[in-house]
Formats: sequence, C-alpha cells, structure tokens
Amino acid sequence: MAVRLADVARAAGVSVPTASQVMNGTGRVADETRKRVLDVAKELDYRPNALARSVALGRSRTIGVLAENAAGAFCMPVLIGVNRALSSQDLASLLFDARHDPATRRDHIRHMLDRQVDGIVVIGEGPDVAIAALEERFDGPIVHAFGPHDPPHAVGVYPDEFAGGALAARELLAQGRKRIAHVTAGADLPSVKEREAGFRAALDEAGIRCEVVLHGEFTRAWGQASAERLLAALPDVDGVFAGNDGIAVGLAAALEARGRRVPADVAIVGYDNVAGYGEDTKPYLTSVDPHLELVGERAGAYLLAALEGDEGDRAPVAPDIAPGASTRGEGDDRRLDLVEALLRSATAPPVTYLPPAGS
Amino acid sequence: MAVRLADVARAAGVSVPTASQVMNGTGRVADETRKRVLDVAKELDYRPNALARSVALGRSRTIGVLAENAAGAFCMPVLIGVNRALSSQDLASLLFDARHDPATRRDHIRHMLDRQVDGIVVIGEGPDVAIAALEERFDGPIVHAFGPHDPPHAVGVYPDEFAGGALAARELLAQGRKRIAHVTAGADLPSVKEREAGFRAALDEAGIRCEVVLHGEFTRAWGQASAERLLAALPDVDGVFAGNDGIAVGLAAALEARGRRVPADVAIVGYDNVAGYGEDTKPYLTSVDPHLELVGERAGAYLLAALEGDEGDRAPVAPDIAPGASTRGEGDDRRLDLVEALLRSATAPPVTYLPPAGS
DNA sequence: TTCGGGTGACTAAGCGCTTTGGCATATACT
DNA sequence: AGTATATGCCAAAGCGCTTAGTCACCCGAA
Repeated sequence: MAVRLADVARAAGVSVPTASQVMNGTGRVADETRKRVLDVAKELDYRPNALARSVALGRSRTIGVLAENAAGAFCMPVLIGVNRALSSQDLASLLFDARHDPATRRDHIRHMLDRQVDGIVVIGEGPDVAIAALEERFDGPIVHAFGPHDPPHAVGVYPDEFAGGALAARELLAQGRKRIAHVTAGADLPSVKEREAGFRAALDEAGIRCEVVLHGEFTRAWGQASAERLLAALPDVDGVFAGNDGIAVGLAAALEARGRRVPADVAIVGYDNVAGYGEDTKPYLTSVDPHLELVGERAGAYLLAALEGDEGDRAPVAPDIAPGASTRGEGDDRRLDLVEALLRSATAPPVTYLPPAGS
Repeated sequence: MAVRLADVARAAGVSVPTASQVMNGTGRVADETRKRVLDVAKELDYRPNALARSVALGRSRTIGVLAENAAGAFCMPVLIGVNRALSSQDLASLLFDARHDPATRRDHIRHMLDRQVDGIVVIGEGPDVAIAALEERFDGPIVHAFGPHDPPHAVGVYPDEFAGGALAARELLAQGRKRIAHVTAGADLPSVKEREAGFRAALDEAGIRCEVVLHGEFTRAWGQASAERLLAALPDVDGVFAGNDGIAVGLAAALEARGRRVPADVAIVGYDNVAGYGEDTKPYLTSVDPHLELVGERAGAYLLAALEGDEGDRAPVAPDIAPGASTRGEGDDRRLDLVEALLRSATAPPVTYLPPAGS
C-alpha cells in the first residue's frame, strides 16, 4: 500500500527514529545520512501519515470551523479567508454548519473536539460555543470571526464597523452632500450602533450633522418603506447612508419612484458590498466593503499565532469603499435608471470553458 | 487532561481491550460488565479519541472536499448538502479551495490524502483530480458534485439539465405561450445542450416549436444584447427560456425598455434560481432551481454508500420550478425585484459544469 | 470423576509515528 | 596514552486505540 516511514528507513539503511528525525529536521543526523534519507524519501515519494503523527504529537494540525449559518451570504467569504490562512501553514479545517440550531451546534462542537481539533473558528453567532467547548475540557484557542464572542474564553476578529460608518460619511461628504440621513436596522444591534457612531463622528469632523436616523431592519422592504418617512422628515435630503445593501437598493428604488434621481438628487451608500463579492463588475451601488475574506484570514492567522503561543493580531479589519453609480454617477448627466445603470455595468467576462476530452 | 479509554477501564475494573469492546459493541462481554463500563464511561464523560481510532482502524472517517472555486455562487449550496449527508453519519469534511489553480489543486489533493481521507468530493471543475489522486495511490471513492468527472476513476452527481429545460418549457406552455425562443450560452457547453434538448423535447410533446435559439454567453450583458436580435427574428415572441438568470434579467430589462411588458407580453424563465437561494424573497424571476443542495447531499450519500462497499444512487437530481413574476405576473414590487435580481446576478458566475453525459 | 464446550475476561501484538536516553565511535585536549 | 567532549545513530518507550489469540473458569454430559 502506501509508503511508510519504515520503508524509507529500511531503504536508506537507517532506523525509523533516524528517518523520523531527518523528516522533522530534529535531532543530530550526519549531513550525509540526512541527504541519503531525503533522497530515498523523495525516490519512494514518501508521504507521512498525518493521522499517526497527530496521535504521537497530541496535536492534529486541524481546526474546527463552526458556521452558524453556512447558507448566509456572509459565511463563505469568511470561510475562504480562514482557509487561506490555515492552508499556508498546512493546517486543515473541518467544517460544520450549526444551522442556527443549539442542539446541532452542540453536537458539532463535541464532534470536532472528539476529532482533537487544535482550535476553533466560529463564523457568525455561535452563542455559548466557548462555554460548551470548555465544558468538554477543550483548552485550545477559540476565535470568533464576524460574530459576537464570549470573553474571556474566546477572542473575536471583526470588521471595523466604526471605520465603515466613517467611510460612508466621507463618501457622501466627498460628493458635497450636506443634508444627510441614515437608514438602518434596529439600534439594539452592535453593528448598527458602531456604524452609526462612525458615521456621525466623521460627519462631525466636517461640521455636518446627520439630521435623520431611521431604524428598521436589514431588509430591502424596510429600505423601500423608509423612503416616505425619510422624505417627510427631510425633504431636501441629498445623501443617505443605508445600513446595508438591501436597505440601499430598496430605498434607491423607492426614491426614484418618487422622482428623486440617484445620485443626482440623493446619493446613497450601502454596506456589505454583496454585489461586489466574487466578480469584477462596476456596480450600481456604492457600498462599504467590510472585507470579510480578510476577517476570515485574520481570524485564521490569530489562531495560528495562538497555537504557537503568541498573542495574535485581533485589530478590527479596516473596510474599504466600493464605488458605484449611486454616489458617483456616470460621466453624463442623464437620469440614472436603476436597471439601465445595472445593465451598463455588465462587464462579466465571456465563458471560456472547454469540456475535458473523453468525459 | 482528557479522559482516556484506559481511565474508563481502570475505573470499571476491566482491561482496556474489554472496555474497547464495550464501546464498539464487539466481542463477547457479560451484560453486567458491559453495563458497568458504559456507566463509568458516561460518568467520566468519556470521549473517544477519533484520531487514535483512525490510526488503528486505517480509516479516518473524514472526507476531503475540494472546491474548484469556493467563491462562486454554486459552491456553497453543494457544500452544505455534502456536509449534511456526511454529518448524518459522523463523518467530517476537510475543505480545500483550489481557486482554479492547478498547482494549488494538486497541493490540496496531496494534503488531503496525507490526512488519510476516506473519500473525496469535488465541487466544480476539478480536472484531473481523479488522476492525481490515483498517482498518489489513493484508492478511495471520488465523486464529483456539479462538475465534470473522469470516468472510470470517479463518478459524478449532477443536476438533471434535461429535466430543467423541460420544466422551463412546461412553465411557458402552462402560461399559454406559443411563440417561443431560447436565449442561452455557447452551444459547446454540455449544460447548454442538455437544457436546450430538454426544452425542445417538452415543447415537441405539446406540438409547439422553439422558433429561435440565440447562443451567446452566460451574462447579463448578453441577455440584454440579445433582445434586439430576438425581436428582429421573432417580433411576436411571447415566451423565452433564458439559459441562466443573468441572461434572463438582462433580457427582461431590455425587453421592458423596448416596450414589451414582462410577463404580459413576454414571459421569461431563467435558470439556477440564484435569487431564491439563501433568503426568502418574493422573486421577480421565474427560474429553474437545480437543487444544488440536493446535488451535494446526493454526492455525499453516494460517497457514504461507496465507503460501505455499496453502489450508491447517482441519478441526476431533479430540478424544480421556482415561480416568480416573470411568468406568472402580479406584484407591485416587480420592478424593484428586477433591480434586486440584477444586483444579485452581478455576482453569478457562469455555469461551467458537465451534465451527466451518459456517464 | 473427567472431559468437552461455552463464556468472559485477559495478554500480546500492532497501527505509524515521535521523543528520550544511552551507547558506541570519532575528535580534541593534557 | 588517557581523559574529556562531541557526534551520530539506535533501542526502547510511548501516544490511544483495535484486533487476534489465549486462558481460566464453570457448566452439564458421559
């Protein structure tokens, strides 16, 4: 079957421990011997059995990733980032999806601990993960990416919501907007609070007030519904920071329906940059991109550091602005039809797929 | 530290092998002893070390999932399905993302084989995965979910594209449409061929012809551009099957811009149901939903069966129609939904997989 | 009373790897 | 020459678990 370390040792005329030391670069081995072993290993294409190694070492070089809701739009980018960080160090990740279910979540936690994961990344909510893990006598690091954590048992890596709010403000300010509003979700959500605080802070710096804040929910329907209230409260509004892209799109459409041109009359900044993820397009919506991949990558990197005993970097991840037509318009002055704008932005590359021969 | 089987054995006053047999339900153990061991195990909250077990057994109860492009819209649903199937049997999955890079892909294959995966699921392209795995002396099952495979080394589980095309046809027929067209991507793509064949077959059954077929690419831009040609070729077109949702929304918008009302004048059916995935919305677009989660689940189930030595089910996965306003009308939100659909479709990558071409 | 068979536990060996400790041999020094 | 020191390798033990093989025991049958 597979090539074992014993095979290499035999072929190289050394003992198994010596071969082991060569493979790990530990212990004292003569250069000449080392080379011989390495040559033989390469010759035989020796591939160490990571499982056995893990048992001997007591470390699996595997981390568990627990997604609260894998189907959600925010999970994949974070997951990709986590994996990128891990694979750079030959770690692998076991993925579990809790599907918002406490029982499932607990099962998965037990399961990953049974598999001796060295650490845990939680993507999304994951309440009580740290507690549950502790109850199972888990003593590895736990890091939450993009979800609240339970200090002091776990740490978290998050997008910088405050900075994101500030970016949104600066985008509007850069377009010369003065009558500013914020349409967002419930004020009880920490991310909502942070974004709003950052938004206000950046406006303050410029000596401009946020005149209206409407709290609702993170849906397109709310964005649409908010338009009327917004116009009633601030008829000459010329810049809106929407709490997420759903709100932004709903609001934009509803404003257009009421005769306000976007961005000529009202500039709109969204949040999350969902449209921008995964492909290069010139989108309609200007949106704050929280760089979720980077959040995942940082979370993974933090875990790597923690496994080495170091204190990793868990600074919030700086967002970016993804410019779109909803604040910067187009070169010409003509009315921006939402659909037309979207269609104009269609720059998807052609399909260049060829089926493999003979399949 | 953790509780070992030895701890349980000692506390129960038996030897380790006896305890092992109790935990596995193997061997002959007196009922009284069995009960005592189990009680002690529960008492101590014994959790077997899956790693050590794997080494002893030579099976890791872990499967490797290799995504060709995790960031793509089609990956996550499949992945979720795979995981669902696996977790039902206490298997876990190691996730790797090849990112379209052959070198990365090969690295990941080696890596997962090093970790002694019992089987492999490939999501998306994954050319040569089977070959590479074989070269590494891998002898476990390999199943491709939603991507071409290399028979006879691997098997594939795919959405039923033919049936999907037929569904689209029946949706249009059910709405009484007679002047039918199909706007799709390049005829060299197997999925395009299958969908078209299914579409034509179902139309034939009703004695209706597909009068125009336009081949382009899987983009919104092509959908938009196709409108003019479509109207030139078939001015009184009243039903269109679009090859994917991107084409559908582009076409819908362009038709609306030319004064054709959707669906009053022209009904449109898309494919992939990207808008419907992951969130509850009242969609604009009627779309064929290929049930990618189910594809993943079936692929996982197939692997499970293969690991047991059985021949699993690899029949194509039947699609469904996800009804929307573009064929069945209704909804003041229609235009708004179109906007959203466009936003979403901005992230939809082209379909690049092979249908079950008799494999 | 002895023998065969069934029962229920155990000892031994093995999975593939790692680490510790010790023993030769070679080199350096008085 | 004889002691110290360094070098290179290996035997042994260990990780936590599993399986195969063995053995003591108790029973009923002859």
